[in-house]
Amino acid sequence: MSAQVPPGGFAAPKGIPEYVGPEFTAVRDTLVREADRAGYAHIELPVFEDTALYARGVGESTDVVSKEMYSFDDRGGRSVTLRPEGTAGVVRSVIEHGLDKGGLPVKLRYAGPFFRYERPQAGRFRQLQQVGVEAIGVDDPALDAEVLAVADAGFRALGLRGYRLEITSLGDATTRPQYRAELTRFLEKLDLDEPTRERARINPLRVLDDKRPEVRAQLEGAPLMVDHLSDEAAAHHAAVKRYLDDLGVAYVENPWMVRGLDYYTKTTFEFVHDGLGSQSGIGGGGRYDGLMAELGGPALSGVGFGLGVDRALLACRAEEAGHEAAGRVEVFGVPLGESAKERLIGIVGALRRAGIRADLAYGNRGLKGAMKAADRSGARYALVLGDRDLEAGEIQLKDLADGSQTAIALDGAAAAVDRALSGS
RNA sequence: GUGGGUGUAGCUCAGUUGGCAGAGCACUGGGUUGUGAUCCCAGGUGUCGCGGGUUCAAGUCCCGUCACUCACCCCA
Repeated sequence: MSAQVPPGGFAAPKGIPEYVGPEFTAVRDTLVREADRAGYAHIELPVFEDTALYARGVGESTDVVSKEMYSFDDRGGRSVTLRPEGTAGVVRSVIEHGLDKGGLPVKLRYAGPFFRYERPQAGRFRQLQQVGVEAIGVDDPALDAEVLAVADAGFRALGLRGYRLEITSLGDATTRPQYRAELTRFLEKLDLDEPTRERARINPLRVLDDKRPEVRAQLEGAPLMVDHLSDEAAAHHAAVKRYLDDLGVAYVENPWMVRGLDYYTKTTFEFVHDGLGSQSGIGGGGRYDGLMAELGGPALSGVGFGLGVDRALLACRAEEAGHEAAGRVEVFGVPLGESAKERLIGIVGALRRAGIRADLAYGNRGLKGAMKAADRSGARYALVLGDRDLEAGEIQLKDLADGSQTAIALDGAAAAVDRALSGS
């Protein structure tokens, strides 16, 4: 087998966005920062896991597991899967390393790529980027509210305004089976197409958020989970809402909301943005009180979210929010001739050692071209050095914003530039 | 997995009933080896997504295929 360059050249695998420049990391790091502020510790996890972890944790019947996973056998014959979501891996790690043996709750946050084999679309990718948090081991509605507040703070820190937080409660194991049976009886009487009937058989809840008007009309009067909560789940839900008010986090209740992952219980939520087209969810999550036990650990509760970094970035673009392009560097060197180049290389090195972002016109370009490069770099100052300056023992410090230029001593030039940058 | 739309220069796109492949922007150099956003000049070897067909002649018409894209579905 001899590998060839394909016609048209190599391309990234289907459905994978690539980000060049500071925009992506700025969005991701802003979301992460709010989790850090609330005391969530970073956890770095494997990008692939035992396939069974997701089958058991996320649920065999979910679309994510049944048709969207990147699964393959490794060379040792083990079935592994590129992670489609973050919670199962975090919970596995907590159980495996006994992280729950210390102080509770265990508060962790993560960021990185996830993988789902789906047809790409606006805001939907096969490699998607998420920032997430998990709070495990304390069953307190105040933790649900904290998790929601962290996500909301992240979006607000990005400058986003055109989104809303929708919440509901999916109840708990004590009343969900009865509710499910009642909903199934309701759905059986409706006039639905075969794919939808199939969905109703697999997970009747999922039919509730069908977008088609003809289906929505029939759903009028459908039994809702929020009306069938156990006393405990109802009290929990009411408490979450009170704490959200205390935190100043705005929300709307959406009793038709459904989650596609099986582990959710009680509080579930979604952040919805209106400027993104069809894939409008920029974040989602909820409580998962049975998951620790389901994966072989102690019966501890948990709550968390996943935020879509790709979609948050699209939302920023849609709102034209924030991220004014800060310059790549602060200082740009313009050498005229070889001896000036050697001297400037040293000065740029000294600037970098002093923590100043600095670059240089490479390629022995003409003065005009080098100045153009300086302009494009976004630098505050250009340092112009030629034979004339070398003889005079000076270097020209040019303020690129107002065009003014002053000669400074060549010796100690880096320190002088440092002072110029910090002095204004 | 199912539909619709689109594939022409690095980017955004024109390209008429089939008749020499274009514009703007960007980029590089020069006008001005001592000054960047303006101005002027110069600079394009594009598998016209790919493969086949029709034709004297195909970017244009036909068939196939791939990619991208939007929507269904699903979810971050």
